[in-house]
Amino acid sequence: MKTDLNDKQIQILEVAETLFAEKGFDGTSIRDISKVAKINIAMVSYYFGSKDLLLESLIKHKTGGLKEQLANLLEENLEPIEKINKLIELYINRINCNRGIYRIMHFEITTKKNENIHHYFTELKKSNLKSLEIIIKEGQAKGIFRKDINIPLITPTIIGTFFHFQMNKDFYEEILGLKTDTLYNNYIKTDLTKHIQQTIKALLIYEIATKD
Amino acid sequence: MKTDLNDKQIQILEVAETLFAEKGFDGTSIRDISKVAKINIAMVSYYFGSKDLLLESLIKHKTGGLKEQLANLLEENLEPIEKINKLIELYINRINCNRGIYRIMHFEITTKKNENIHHYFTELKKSNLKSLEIIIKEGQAKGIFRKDINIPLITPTIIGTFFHFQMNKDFYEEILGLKTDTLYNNYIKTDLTKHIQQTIKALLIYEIATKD
DNA sequence: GTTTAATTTAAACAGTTGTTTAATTTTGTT
DNA sequence: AACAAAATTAAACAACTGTTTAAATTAAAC
Repeated sequence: MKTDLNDKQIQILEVAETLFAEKGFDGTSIRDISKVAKINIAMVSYYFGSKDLLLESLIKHKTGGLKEQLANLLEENLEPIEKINKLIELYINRINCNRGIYRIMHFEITTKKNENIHHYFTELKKSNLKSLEIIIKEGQAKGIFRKDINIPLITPTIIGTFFHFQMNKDFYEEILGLKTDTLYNNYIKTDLTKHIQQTIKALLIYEIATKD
Repeated sequence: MKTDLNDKQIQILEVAETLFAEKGFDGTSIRDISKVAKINIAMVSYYFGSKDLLLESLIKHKTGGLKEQLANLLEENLEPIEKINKLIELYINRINCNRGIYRIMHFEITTKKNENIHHYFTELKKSNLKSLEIIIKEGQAKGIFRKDINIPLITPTIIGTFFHFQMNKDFYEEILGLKTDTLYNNYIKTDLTKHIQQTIKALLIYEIATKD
């Protein structure tokens, strides 16, 4: 969409991402960012206009390309369940790589009343949901997936599970004995990803006897 | 644990909860709280010591009794799967009733480095996990649940799903057509709760064929 | 080399922040 | 009524907030 960001701007965004993730948007001052990025405090206003617009730029920069990635996935020649698995991997990888910014996004978006960002996100979520819908309906047409799936609730289970794990990183590091970053990231790539994939698969495929 | 809170203190906590949920901890000033609660700004320090200690009091006040509630559930004469369903309802009800404070908790706890709160939470989570473990092992002993369940990842799926839904309240209100608060809360009580219960049930009961 | 534009700087700005102070009012006890 | 303790107040505090300004420096264009 917008790639008119020079090296300096990207460098600032990177520092901002780290600090926002660490201390929150309101908990991070422009002076904090300036100090770490080794720039003058006026540069943020100079390049982005304001702190709010800096967040806006950061979000757009970090979510850019997601729509296209999903579109490509839809075109791949894979079984529906494989597409779901790939979609889960894609989400996890996205969120995991963009350390913390997704957490900020989810939190700030609900508290701040920035119409711009709010609208941008609604459209992004709608687009993502539509992609998921296409895959699931494909699986239903092939007779693989159950017909009575509440599609909009699939995403909360995928992303929510991963988020809750990330939000409680310290806790899970402790009880699962993931002492190094490598161990932690490996656990996400293997066990956690598998857990989410199995969860969604069970939900999509197996008949569930509903009581009364 | 600590019930030495007078009416005034509870009133302040209630206002703080609302505002923290609305604008975040850092986004809410003591003056904001004072204005809404119609008290002098010095009263917060007078009653709680500091803004940080106010948050601490709020969290302890709001999470109090959860441990006991879970302990009671364990003692009930129910089938394991029914206990799981009740546990899910209990979590959803807890989080849903204490509007917003759980969101603050999750977010602030990861950003703020308050040793006190951090330790309090770790113990709470460990206790909750132990309760869940007991129920699941009960179900496994009865031959109802699968043996290869990654128990620590069950909670992220339960709470994470609900959280993600709550965090994106506006979005789901729109796409699901939940125009009033009543409709929204009803959806949580029925569809969303059922979705989570079905998800966990599928995960606990059905055999999943693993590829390669 | 001169001129124009882009970048970077230090300083100041007007508000806001959490917290403390010391004086005042209210409440409870005798 | 007299006293002590608790509650409440307005004011001040130093530090920090996002943003702007106008001058200084660097880079680009000619």
